[in-house]
This record gives sequence, structure tokens and C-alpha cells, in this order.
Amino acid sequence: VRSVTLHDVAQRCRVSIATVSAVVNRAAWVPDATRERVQRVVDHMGYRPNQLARTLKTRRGYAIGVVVSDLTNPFFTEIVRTLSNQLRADGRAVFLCDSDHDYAHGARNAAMLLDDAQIGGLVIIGDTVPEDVLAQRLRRRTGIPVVAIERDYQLDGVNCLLADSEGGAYEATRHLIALGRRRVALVGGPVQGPGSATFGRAQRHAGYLRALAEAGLPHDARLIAEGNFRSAGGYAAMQRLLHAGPHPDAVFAANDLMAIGALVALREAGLRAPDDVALIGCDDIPIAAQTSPPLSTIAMPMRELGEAAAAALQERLQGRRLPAPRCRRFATRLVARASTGS
Amino acid sequence: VRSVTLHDVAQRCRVSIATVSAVVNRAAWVPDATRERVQRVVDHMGYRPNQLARTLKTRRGYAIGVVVSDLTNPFFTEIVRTLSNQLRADGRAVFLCDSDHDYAHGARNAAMLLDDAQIGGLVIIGDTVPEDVLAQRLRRRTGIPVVAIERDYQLDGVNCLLADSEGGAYEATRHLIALGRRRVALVGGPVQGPGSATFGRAQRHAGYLRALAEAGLPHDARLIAEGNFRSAGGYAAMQRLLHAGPHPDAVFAANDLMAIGALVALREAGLRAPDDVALIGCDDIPIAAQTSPPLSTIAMPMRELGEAAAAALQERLQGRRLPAPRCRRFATRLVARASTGS
DNA sequence: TTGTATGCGTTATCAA
DNA sequence: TTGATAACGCATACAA
Repeated sequence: VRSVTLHDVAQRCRVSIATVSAVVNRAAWVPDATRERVQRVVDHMGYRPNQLARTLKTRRGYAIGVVVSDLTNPFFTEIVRTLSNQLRADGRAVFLCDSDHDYAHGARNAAMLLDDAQIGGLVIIGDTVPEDVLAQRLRRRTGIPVVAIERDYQLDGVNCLLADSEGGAYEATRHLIALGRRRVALVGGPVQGPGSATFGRAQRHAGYLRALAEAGLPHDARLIAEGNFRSAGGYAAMQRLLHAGPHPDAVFAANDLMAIGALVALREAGLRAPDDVALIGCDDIPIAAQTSPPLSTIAMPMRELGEAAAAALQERLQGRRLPAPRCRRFATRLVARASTGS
Repeated sequence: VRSVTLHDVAQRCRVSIATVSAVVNRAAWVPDATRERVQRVVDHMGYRPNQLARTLKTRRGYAIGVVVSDLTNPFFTEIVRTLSNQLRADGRAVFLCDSDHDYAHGARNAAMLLDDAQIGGLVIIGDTVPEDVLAQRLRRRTGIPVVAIERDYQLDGVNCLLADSEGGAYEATRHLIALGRRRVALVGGPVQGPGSATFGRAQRHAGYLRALAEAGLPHDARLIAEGNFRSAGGYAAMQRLLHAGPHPDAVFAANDLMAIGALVALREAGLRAPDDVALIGCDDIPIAAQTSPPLSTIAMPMRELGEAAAAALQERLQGRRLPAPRCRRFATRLVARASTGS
């Protein structure tokens, strides 16, 4: 059961395969008469160009590869969804790869996509593809558009889309302080290993410190706990915070997943939010609005990021060389819910 | 910047490309001497076979395609993760496509994977690829292994992996009744449209009815509300249930996402679980254990499903024709937490 | 034991 | 305005 090839169509039309190819690729020189005649047969026979052969020949893939750090984090899936819907609307295939918090997996995913599948463009979401690996792969396949979300690669040819996490963390912490809280803790991202190179990780730490300093609050190391951007990490970090001395009266968690874990730890310790401990997260993933109490958070511009990534990619694929500034920054926004009080 | 080809290696070794190809593909007839010599050069030059060319020639893709109904549902992502980790361990590339609750997207995804990317195997998770579309695509690419999870395709060449949702729903409902509840409601999946063809959808409805009948409880239409397997649908369904008359004293939601939505609706209505309404979900996604109160649920065998899918695929790719029975059923398990009482 | 040659389905360069 | 034809990188039947 072979599929229809250029050859079949050509034979049926009594033209050469070159002509059919020209019609399919909308070459300008084909006269309208033959164009129509051929096109009709193409439609009738249900001819579809073999993308493998096409890519083999042109070295320009038609599909877009997406590498994502953690598919179980709604922050990422939300971005992935808007991104791929947009790309699909642009008529592109999207191949997604999950790295499951692992640099090795991220590296393999990038290599598979770039070397094996020979994709036409790449989107990297999160920090799971090491910079040197990316640089090396890009050296082989030069000129291929790459867009990174929430990671600041110092590579030219790659566009970086970043959220203003520093500002968000600053606002979050200020919000807690304005509520009258004085022992404001941070459940941060991992200081090393997977997740640590996410752009927002250091930014959120910095924003937290800036707000504290501005309010003249002392810097207390016992108020800072390290998580891993996952729920279990937030849970463990909160427990450590509670056992480290007099418990904090407010917590800024560097993402919502950790905030949810922290919420569980608080509940188990018999503490209530916001009465005993005011809690604010970061990302504004859908479940944040459905926890009990609903979680205050810093909304990350997930849809904007996804759409901007698709747009940047499409723009560069259309041929234009320079894609605006190398890095673009997107605003965040405070969302106050019950977990920080009414 | 060309990459290394068979030709380059052959030239360097002073052998023909056929020999190098044989070494790379581990042909039996190559003498150990040359094999080693060639292999050394292969490694040294960093040769990697061009998968596109290889697939174009052999018509057997190396990658596995995965189509998933809803990437924002942790039930699916959990399966996807174990599946792709397993496949990666088997040395296969995995390309994932999200259909976002849309038959058209599902159809396009399957077509892209099968026709364009010419994958070597396909896994379909959920109900988003219409049966006729799949049948048609499979007719062109015959012999390609396909595994479906939670959807019962009546196609040969397709392995179906199904969970015992009927039994699970039955247990869930019985659990509620055993708690002394008499007005036991169902928040079900969508009766038509995307989601409706999921194997578990009808099964859960049936299990619920069986338990009611067995307990001699009357069948009351006002106790059944239709959701869409998403949180918002569960929320709306619960609201309808509450407005339809005297509120139910127990609810079985056909998945955890809807149960979480229902929980929010209950809270907003000033009702408490389990005191006023006992609530049980289905799936046992990670957040189910972290809601307030923690959600009782029917655990679906997500890891087993993912691993079995990888195993079935691998088995069929290794050449064995018949892959055990066409359909395999996996057990579910009741997990009692606070939302149904202590 | 090894090399030659053909073709997979395209695109692209020429010549007609 | 068209049609041969040579790659693209690889696998493989067949000749040596």
C-alpha cells in the first residue's frame, strides 16, 4: 500500500515530476493553465508531499520541536498549550518532549529534535537544556530559530522570553509586609541542579530580599528554605521552616506548586492561612484559585509567553533575520486571594 | 557545516559505505577485525546515522508518537511520563502531541505522526483520535504497532489498555452508601463530544448505577449531572446538583479534576465535606492528596498503563506479531481519605 | 569478505 | 515553458 508520490501525479498528468513539484511549491513560473490542471489531479489523488524526503533534500524541517522541563507543572503545560495551538494555526507540526527535571534528558531531547528529527525550529521552556549542549548542537545546524522561555541563554540566534519575576517577588513580599507581617519567609527554588538555572529562580530570591531591605526588616537565614519547584519540595521546606524556631507569620513560595505543598504542611502543623501564616505563591496556575483557602499569587504571563514564542518563531521562519531584541521581558501581576487575608 | 555521513567514515577507513553501514547496523557478517576498526572511526568522528534518510529508505521510523487528549490533566501527564521514561530507556525518541479536547486536533496529530513524521509506533491516550480516522491512516501504514490507553478501538493491530473503571465506580459508590449516605449523586463525564468516548466514561456511569441498584436505592435523575472531565465542568455540575432540589449527601465524581471543582462549589455554597456531603473522585492524581480535605478517590493504575504501553510497543517492534490479547484490563483501587469521612 | 549500484521521494540546476 | 538529471544519506540486493 504505497502512498501517492510526485511520480504518480506526473504520470497521470503527462508532465514531469519537476512541474508537479513546482506546482506544489507554488513556483511563480508555472502558467495558470498547467497549474490548475496539475492541482486538480493533486487534489483528486490525495497527494501529500513526503516530508521526510523534503527535509532530507532541503535540510529545512517543517516541524517545530518543544522541550519542556516538567510536564507535570501546570505552569509549563499552560505555556505549551497556547504555544502549540498557535503553531498549529500557523500550519506547523509540533513535537513535544518532556525532560522530567533532568539535564541529561533535556540534552538528549534537544539532540534528538535538532539532529535526528531535523526540526525547523526549537522552543525550550525551562532550564533543562544545558547551554553548552545547545551551543554545540546549534553549531551544526546553524541558522535554525530557537526561542527560550524563562531561561536566559547567552547565545546569539536564540531569543529569550522572560517574565519579570524580580518585580513580582518584590510585590509579593511587599504585599505580605503591608499586611503587618514581620517574619516573612521564602520558600525558594533549588540553588543548584535542575531548576536552578530557571531565570525566575534567582530573580525571585532577589525580589524578596529587595522588599525586605526596603522595609528595614532584618535578613534572617532561618527564614529561607530551599525547595525544588515541586509540591513535595514546598512541603518539606515549610516543615523545615516550622521547626527552625518561632514560625514565620508569612511565606512567599517561589511557585504555586511549592505553595500548595506548604499549605499542606501548615495544615498538618495545625496552623491556618492566612490567620497564622499568610501565604503567597507564584505563577497563578489554574488550581491556585481552587485551593482552600484560595491561593494569592503572582500571575506569570503564560499566554503571552506562549504566543510571543510562536510569533517570534514564525517571524524568523519567514526569513527575516533579526528578531527584535534578543531578550524580551514580560510583566507579572499580583493576584490577591484569601491565603493572604481579605 | 555538514554533519558526518557514512561516506565520510568510509573514506577515512578506506572501506565502502556498505561496510560502514553494516557495522553501524550490527550485521552479522562483518569480521571482528574490520568491525572494530570501523567502529573506532565511527566513534572518533562522532558519526550519527541520519534518521530521516534511514526512515525514507526502510519505511520504518525509529521514533514513537504519542497523542494525548488533554495535557493539562495530570491523569494523562502521569501516564505520559512513565511511558516516555520507559521508551527513552529502550533507546527510542518520543514525540508528544496534545489534542486539547478536540477531535479535529486529534485527527491532525495522528495524521502528522503517521503520514508526515512516519513514526515507528503510536500510542494514543484518551479518546481524541476518531476511530475512522485511525482506521484510514492505518490502512496506508499497515503493520505499525498502535497502543491505545483508555479507549477501546475495535481495530486489529491496535492494542487496548483499559482500567477497570466500572469496578472502581462500583466500589466508590458502595463506599458512600456504606457510610450511611442515601442521596448519592454522580458528576459524570460528557455524554457526547470530546471525552465521551473515553473507555472509563460509560464504565463509571455503569458502576455507579450498579451499586445503587444493588443497595436498593431509587434511581433519581436529579442526582446525575454531566461534566466534562475538567475542573470547571465539575464546579458547574455541582452547582446544578445543589440547585436541583434537596442537596445530595454524597457525590461520586468521575474524575479528580471534576471532584476538585465540586469541592469549590460546595465550599462556596457553605457546605462542608464530608460532614454535609461526602465526596469521592477518580484517578488519584497527585493533588488529590493535597486538597482540603484530602480527596478520597479511585486510584487508576497510571504507572502500570504507561509501562504496559511501552512494553507492548517494544514487544511488537521486536518483531513478534501477536501481542497477547488485543485488550488488557487493569485493576483499580479505592483510596479513602478525609473527604468521605474518617 | 567486501564493493557497486540502485532507489526511497524530494528539490534544484540546467539544458532544451 | 518544460523536462532530464543530479544530489540528499542511507540500506540492500547482487556482483566480485
